Amino acid sequence: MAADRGAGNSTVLLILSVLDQGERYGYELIRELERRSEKVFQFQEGTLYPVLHRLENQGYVTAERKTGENGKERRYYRITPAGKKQLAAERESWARFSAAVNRVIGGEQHAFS
Amino acid sequence: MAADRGAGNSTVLLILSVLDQGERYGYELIRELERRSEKVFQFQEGTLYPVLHRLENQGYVTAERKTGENGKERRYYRITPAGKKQLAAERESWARFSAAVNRVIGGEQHAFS
DNA sequence: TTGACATACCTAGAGATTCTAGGTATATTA
DNA sequence: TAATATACCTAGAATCTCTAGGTATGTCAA
Repeated sequence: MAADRGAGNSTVLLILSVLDQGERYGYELIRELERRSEKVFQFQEGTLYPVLHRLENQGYVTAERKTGENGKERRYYRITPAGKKQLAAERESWARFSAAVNRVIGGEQHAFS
Repeated sequence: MAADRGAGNSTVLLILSVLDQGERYGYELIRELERRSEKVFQFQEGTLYPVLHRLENQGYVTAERKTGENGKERRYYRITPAGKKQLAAERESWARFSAAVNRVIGGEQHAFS
């Protein structure tokens, strides 16, 4: 709805938040987001991989192909300084958005760090 | 991201929330959402009107054409019982979604009514 | 009275995002 | 050896929002 880009790209917020805690590979991200959200987020691979590629093109993450401890090839993603900046912006955006929704629907109001 | 339809349709939640407090016409909804969200939501007419028509087709709202006190033709929308049910579901969905985002990004956790 | 502006509605087409539904390949386990 | 989990990928469909127009009326100032 303009003005802020709203939710919609909460996907990027979620991915960068996890990567901010350390490198991850795509498949791992999907399972970790499912676990940490208690099944609320169940990203499809067809959703996640294209987003990761886009983030790489935008310079928010870098990728490195490595063989995991189980012998399988994986692409590990790390957040870049530009990605950290973007993450801060998205956190701010989410805080504003969710507070606004809560104001409109009459829910309680909160401050996020 | 499936499992819940996530944010995305927060537009419907917002519209039904306002209509739950009384009938409104489209143009009025845009300005009221802008005001109540403190400028965070700035819906375009090209976004809002098609959504209202969809809600009408789905039976969540009814519309009635009336001439306003300023002499202009307006379409007033009212929420239906089915719309109230849908609103309750969307509130629940939003509560789950926003709590999950906050868990993942490390923000505080809240309970919504 | 004429022009500008706000009100009030509408739609077609473009753009962005996510899902569906496939595909490939390797390692483990039955 | 067959099934399953891991791990990556993409094309096309579906959905939603935005852009960018359009129409029409009422008010107010020049």
